[in-house]
Amino acid sequence: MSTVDKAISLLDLFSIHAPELGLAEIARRSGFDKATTRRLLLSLARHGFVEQDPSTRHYRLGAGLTRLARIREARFPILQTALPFIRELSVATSETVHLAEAVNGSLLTVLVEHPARANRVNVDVGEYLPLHSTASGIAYLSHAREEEVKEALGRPLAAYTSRTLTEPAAVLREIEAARVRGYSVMDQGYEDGVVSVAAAILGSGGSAIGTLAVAAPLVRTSKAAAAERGRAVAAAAREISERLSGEDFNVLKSRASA
Amino acid sequence: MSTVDKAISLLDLFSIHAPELGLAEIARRSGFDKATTRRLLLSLARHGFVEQDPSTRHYRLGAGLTRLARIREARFPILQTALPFIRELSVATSETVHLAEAVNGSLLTVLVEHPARANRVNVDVGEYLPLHSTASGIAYLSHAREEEVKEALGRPLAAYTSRTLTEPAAVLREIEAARVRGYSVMDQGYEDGVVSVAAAILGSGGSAIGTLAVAAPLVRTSKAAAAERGRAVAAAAREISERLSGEDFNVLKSRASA
DNA sequence: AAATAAAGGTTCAAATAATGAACCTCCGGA
DNA sequence: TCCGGAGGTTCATTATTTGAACCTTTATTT
Repeated sequence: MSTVDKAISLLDLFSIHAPELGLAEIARRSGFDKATTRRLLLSLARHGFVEQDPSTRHYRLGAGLTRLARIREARFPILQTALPFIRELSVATSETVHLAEAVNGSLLTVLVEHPARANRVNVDVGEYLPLHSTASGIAYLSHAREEEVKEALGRPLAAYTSRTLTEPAAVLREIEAARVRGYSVMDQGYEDGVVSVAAAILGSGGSAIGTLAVAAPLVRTSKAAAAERGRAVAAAAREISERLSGEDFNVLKSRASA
Repeated sequence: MSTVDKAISLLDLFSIHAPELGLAEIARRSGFDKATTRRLLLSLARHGFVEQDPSTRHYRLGAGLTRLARIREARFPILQTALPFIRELSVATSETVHLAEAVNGSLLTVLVEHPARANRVNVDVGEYLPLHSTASGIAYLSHAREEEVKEALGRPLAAYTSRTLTEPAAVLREIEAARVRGYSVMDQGYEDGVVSVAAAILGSGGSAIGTLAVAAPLVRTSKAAAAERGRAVAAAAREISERLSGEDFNVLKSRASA
């Protein structure tokens, strides 16, 4: 593990639920020596990736990240493009809508819109989504390069619930079904009592660069409701893909095989 | 310079104007060896801080940054809080409005709203603002800790235009005037033909954590127009400060001296 | 179609930077 | 006042980083 990896892995300790951490805690969680941890934090702080609260001396993520994220957004405006659609979907379905981006063959939740109701599915920004057991993952794989699919299904597939598909062949059938249908459906594959639908957002190369998903409690999800959400999410994903690339969705899809 | 610093400094090579760079170019600009540069980029890519375009092989900033930036935003919602005010100010003034955050005693532009007119001031997201020669910088220093002011004015002050104040005493007078007035005014101190007004956003500790500014061409900036923008920007900054900390602005201000 | 140039990528002995046990100080309970 | 735990620092030991030289691919020129 390189020093750089160690430094960045410290950033991964921060989350929505643990936004501020002390030196001792960071050292404990990372497993690095206190001196090492501090030196890494100082490097990160020098670039605004973390900042230290002057009174508590705890560390938190810094504004330098915001700066870089916005530079990325300026060229790759996934968030801005998707935001109105996410809002609209959330209002139309009254369910949780979330956007994930592909990073290194993983899916990363970058934006979540929760409906204003008590019984809803909660998804956290910053969460990684397993590819084989979430609607988002299946939608992603249905438009990923062949070798990415192989790699994702090549390793042991964790069973999150009793319904999680852990057989590569079964997952492949879901992927194929999603490709034909235009959206994926995951019935309690990641969490009991949660049914999600998702569709892939395609980049100019024709393969998936992210996914859009609607997650709802089982009790509100009839077959018909799932199908309706599926169509809505697919339509939104198509529109987002076209706005991002400036090209027709069918042209994008055809490019993947080339 | 630690390895971590080197890796992060690579990220700083990317900007709005150079969002994608090849390996050779990154090596050239950073001054690191090609092999070193590549190893660092691989580490960054492993965490989604950069990604490589499969076709051009060029590197660009990655979605992992977005993830961390959003985790920060969840705890420190400066952007979300400020966004509506920035929009409103931009519409009301028909001029460029920008938000900067304090990072390591520097000011970093994190959000810009440009008006829809031909002759306007352009500010780039990701730009660092000098403290002694911009309205934002003066506004920031007018609510910074004494030692920060000393450090900012202790080094040689660059003259960006013939009107830039390069005498610490003169800058201090501006800082004092801004503190009394509630906003700062910078008449062509950073760029000829540009007049800006700015106000500080205060954190719960009572000192400035960022600034809000309106930048306009000289030709549209009468004394009266500047004063009006100044009052507007000060009112917005006050409101943003109160929403962020949940405390009264005067209470916040008084806390600084404590 | 051969030649050239420039980019991306890889290797391994030499050089340099990272490591962590031990130490210090400060703070809030008991 | 003593204690435990926090943040922070030091420096000989240790492990990682470095870069010149090399290969491969791709685009451009002759």
